[in-house]
Amino acid sequence: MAKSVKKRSRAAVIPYHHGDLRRALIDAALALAAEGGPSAVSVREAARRAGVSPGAPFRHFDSREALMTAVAEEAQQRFRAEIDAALAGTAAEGPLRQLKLLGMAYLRWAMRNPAHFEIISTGRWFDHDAAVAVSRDNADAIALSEQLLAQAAASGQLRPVDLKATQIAGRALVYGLARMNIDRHFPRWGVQPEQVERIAEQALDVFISGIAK
Amino acid sequence: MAKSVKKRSRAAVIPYHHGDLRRALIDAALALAAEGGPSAVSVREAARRAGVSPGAPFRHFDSREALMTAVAEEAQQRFRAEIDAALAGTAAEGPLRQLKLLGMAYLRWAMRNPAHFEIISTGRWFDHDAAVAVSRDNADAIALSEQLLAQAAASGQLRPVDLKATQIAGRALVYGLARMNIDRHFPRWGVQPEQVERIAEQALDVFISGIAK
DNA sequence: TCGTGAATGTAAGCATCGATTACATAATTG
DNA sequence: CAATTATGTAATCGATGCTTACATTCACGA
Repeated sequence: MAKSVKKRSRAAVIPYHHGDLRRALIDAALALAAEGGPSAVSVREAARRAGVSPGAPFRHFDSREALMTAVAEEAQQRFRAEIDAALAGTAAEGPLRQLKLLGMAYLRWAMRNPAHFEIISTGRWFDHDAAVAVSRDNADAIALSEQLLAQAAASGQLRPVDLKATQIAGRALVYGLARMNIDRHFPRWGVQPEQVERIAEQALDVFISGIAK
Repeated sequence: MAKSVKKRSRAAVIPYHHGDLRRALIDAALALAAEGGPSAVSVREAARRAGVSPGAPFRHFDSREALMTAVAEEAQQRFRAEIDAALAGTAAEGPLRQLKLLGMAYLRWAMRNPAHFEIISTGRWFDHDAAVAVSRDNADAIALSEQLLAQAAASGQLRPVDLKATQIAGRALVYGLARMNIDRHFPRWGVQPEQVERIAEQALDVFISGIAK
């Protein structure tokens, strides 16, 4: 019983079975994406990093896209956790302040995890229909922003604006900033990396003060 | 003299030399991108469409990236032409109106040529340093928006805003809308294709009226 | 006019990648 | 302990980017 365990734990004996190859492949893919962008993720390289043959991953993922789908779900979970944490217990601060906190948490994560954000936000890298959690979390975030905007309007904190158009504009602003970061618009435009988050915050302030009464 | 010409024009005689393979490859690549996105562009398929061997393109482009760079320059030229046309002779309409016209022309082209817009806007698909025209046109557009914003401020049409932050917010808004279209956020969110441009215009209006006095 | 060098194409082949198939080994379970 | 299932390897396929060696055509000057 303990014998077989001892045998494998002995020095550099590589067990035929990996243990948790699925998890290792997702982690390797996340690392590859972080290093060279989503396109740098290859099944073979992930297998290489997990110390396994090129065909092994296909026992756990039917295709490269299936691996990316799992990666997207993992990334989306981390993304959502950060946003939830930022908004926890802030209800008393008012909807406009919460809207800004939501935007800042969103941007903060997107700026610091550009490749992972790109994977979940584009849908080009994974099967959107298969990754139900991604869609759900996204819908939740959108619904939350709608709610906060409606609250702000109901409590008379907004100038007379079209709520729907305003919500889309806000989403587009935040998404645009995240995308500009991914697409290297900021360095090309002379913005230092450490300034990016601050500049994004200022842009968000411009928008919010533009709709606030 | 005319003999050789006649010989080749006769029926289905394929000349050894293409005539303008470079041009044909760029056109094929543009078509491939439009059909399946930038990642659908392959050197071999472009060669296939031009009726030429897989190695031939490398006489004109050192790499796939070099082909994409030429594609980007072509696309950027079309993009800029559309914007210039939209702004021609509109100086009398005032800076804020021109700002909106600029944004709408930008969005219009981006929405109708998503793949080509993605190529020029991301820099992941081509060598940004080699495509000087792309950088220059982009810088011009940015400079123009700065100018218009400064004019609006100087003539007292703006609320008291941070001009730099406002300009970045405006860019991010427009870029975000274009990107949401590319990344299929709109259909996923139940927005009909024919409504996209109208919704984008409304979002732009929200922003501009938010900064206007 | 011609012939020679440059330009431009073909053919064949390399490495990498995603993916499949047949087979081998370990883990689990009755 | 035996048999079934899960999970790995090995070998292979077709597509791709890219290179090299060779073939053909074009353009220009003697």
